[in-house]
Amino acid sequence: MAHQPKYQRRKEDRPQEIADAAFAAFAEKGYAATRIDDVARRAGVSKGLTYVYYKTKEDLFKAVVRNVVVRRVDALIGDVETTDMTSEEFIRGPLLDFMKKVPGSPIAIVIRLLISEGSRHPDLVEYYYENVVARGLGAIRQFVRRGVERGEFRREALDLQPHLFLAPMMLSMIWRLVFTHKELDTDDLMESQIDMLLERLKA
Amino acid sequence: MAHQPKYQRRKEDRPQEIADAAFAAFAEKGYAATRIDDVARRAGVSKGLTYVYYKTKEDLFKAVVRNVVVRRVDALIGDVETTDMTSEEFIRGPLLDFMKKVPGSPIAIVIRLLISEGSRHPDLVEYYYENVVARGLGAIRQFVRRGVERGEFRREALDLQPHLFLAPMMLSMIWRLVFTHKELDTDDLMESQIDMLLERLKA
DNA sequence: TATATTAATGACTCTTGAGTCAGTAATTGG
DNA sequence: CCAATTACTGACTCAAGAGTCATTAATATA
Repeated sequence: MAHQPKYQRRKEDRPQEIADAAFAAFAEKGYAATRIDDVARRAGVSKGLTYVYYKTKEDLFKAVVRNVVVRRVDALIGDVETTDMTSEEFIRGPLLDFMKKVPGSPIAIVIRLLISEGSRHPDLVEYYYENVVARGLGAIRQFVRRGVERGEFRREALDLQPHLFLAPMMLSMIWRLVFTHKELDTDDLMESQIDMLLERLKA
Repeated sequence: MAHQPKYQRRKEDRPQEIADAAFAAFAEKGYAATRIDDVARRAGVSKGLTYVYYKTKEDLFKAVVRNVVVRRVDALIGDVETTDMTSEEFIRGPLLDFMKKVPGSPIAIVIRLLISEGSRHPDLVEYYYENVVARGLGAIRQFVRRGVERGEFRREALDLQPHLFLAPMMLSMIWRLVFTHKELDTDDLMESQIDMLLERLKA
């Protein structure tokens, strides 16, 4: 009878697998309530192994956040720069779609982690700000500017804070995180906001 | 030489004092990272005494949330019902003021706690929803309806989701909680939103 | 002032979970 | 096929913190 090995060595894949497991665990329980043992079990490895790849629990946490973020943001922002739609088309199309997706996506989870644990990880907050928030807001601002140059938007559009685009998305995210089962037509919220903003912006 | 007593018995005040101390601790560190010993020291009592008045750490947490919330919401909503201002005056006055204050107030702290720990305390979330969120949204809706009846607002105003009033407040709150030191003119955000909404609502 | 009552203390237990490391077994290379 | 290497395991240590309770001392009462 052939010998059934207890485990396979998979040096390359382990870190990613552990990070994925950790993300799932953090998402469910938050940072403090997550046990390394738990993460290990989810990843199908021993507790000891997680410590081979991540020196401390905090290291693991940081890796998770960087990971989830990096894998998504680039694609999203790339769109803005390459489109040839009119500004209104783009805003009502891809931008609105993106906003609708965020509250149900892993980004929401990461944001919850930042809200709860951020003050104890300032470098992580900084990283997130630079790589997500600043770039995201920059892209919107850039896009509005383009609209003005093309004559689609009024000059005053430049004064508008890009945060206003994101406000209902933010509220929807928090709503879903906290009041999981309470109904709220979050899509409608975002559509109304876009309507109002375009009315303001258009020439 | 007169005897200096070690402590005074203050049965009446202790629970409130302990709850206040706990609020301060939770606000700084979050639920999980707060030590009961810490709470006790802040309140100037022994660890054992906190267990006399609150059976578990979770009990204490719930008391804190209820406490902070209850003491504030009633006053805020009372205003809406008794004012004789025109709708626009009220919205640009007391309502806007309120919105500007929230992100820097203890309410923000409570909301952070709900975001991080809420999923493990469903009854608390429920309580908060009923006593704060539902009542708050109800008050806004009620107010808009009054505006329509008085002919200040268009009929379509009734379709508007009251959440839109609160969205920039929400974003400002989160912003301040996470990016403590990054500049953002949150007052301007809320003013712009109110401008846009009034433009929509007005007859 | 003496006694009863109980508010308050703080040293204790007991559990949990982060981090370690000596040993084991899968793989690699000769 | 037999070392040599090293990815991986899991039992261990150690610290921290939630919750307990026997004891102490402030107050009330007679």
